[in-house]
Amino acid sequence: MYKLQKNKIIITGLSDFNTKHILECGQVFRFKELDKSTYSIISKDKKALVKSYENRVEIETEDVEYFINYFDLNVDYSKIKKALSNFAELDKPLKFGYGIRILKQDLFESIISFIISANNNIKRIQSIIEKICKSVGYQIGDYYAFPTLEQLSTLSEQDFKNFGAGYRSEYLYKTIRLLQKVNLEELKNLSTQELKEFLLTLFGVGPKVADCILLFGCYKQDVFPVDTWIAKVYHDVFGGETNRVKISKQLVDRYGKLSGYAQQYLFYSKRELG
DNA sequence: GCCCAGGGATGCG
DNA sequence: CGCATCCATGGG
Repeated sequence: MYKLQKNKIIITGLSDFNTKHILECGQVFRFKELDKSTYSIISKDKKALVKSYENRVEIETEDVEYFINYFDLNVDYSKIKKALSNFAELDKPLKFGYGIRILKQDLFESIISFIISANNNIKRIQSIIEKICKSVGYQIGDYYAFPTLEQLSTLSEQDFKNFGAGYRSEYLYKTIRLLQKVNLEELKNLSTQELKEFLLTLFGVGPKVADCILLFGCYKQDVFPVDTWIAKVYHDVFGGETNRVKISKQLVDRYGKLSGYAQQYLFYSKRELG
């Protein structure tokens, strides 16, 4: 539930919108907690301030339409959570991570960001991405836009190493060259499986990173990214299987179209609560 | 010093 | 196909 004012989205119904849970649940990296009640979030070349009050959240931005879509505000998450509550293993994760929403992020930004995320931790991922943005992204007021493909193409493998990307620097350099040959907007029309096959041809994109890109950058819900935390959850709840690709298939079979949502609740609560 | 982080590429059988 | 090994970097 939301209403609009000039340069402002006002959200009531806070059980379906919790800024901390949305931004800190591991799906996005370009956010900052400015104080207890204020976060900044940058997506592509756009920025928003998200302010929490007792009975509402206000999103202040120059591009209201963009952030209505970005925060998925036209989807009723109470229905999603009700459907998820049929699974006993989601009881605690749903209570803990209430107010999570899956952000509709930019595809190109998601590809680059999740290549960096591989075998890495969120603090370092944020630091590397910020350095890349600052180096070649457009400066807009007090922040830097996520670079365009053309801007990233000017960076060398050594540049990425200097930003701390380590061995992922080669993946980034090579994938950026591959992306110069395709039209990402056209690819969005492909089925989940076809899109995944394409993503797997990119350097530094394996099954898990591809699933993250599909979920966060292509709005595909029938995927289940399995990282170290989800592997731990699976071991606790189901046990047996250790092959992450097989675990992912089993969990997609279990949750179907709700897989992406279920995954995010399980990931967040496991990482925060252990 | 070790282990771990939103894993992937490579090589070997 | 499955599996082992290697890969930068910083924090605990």
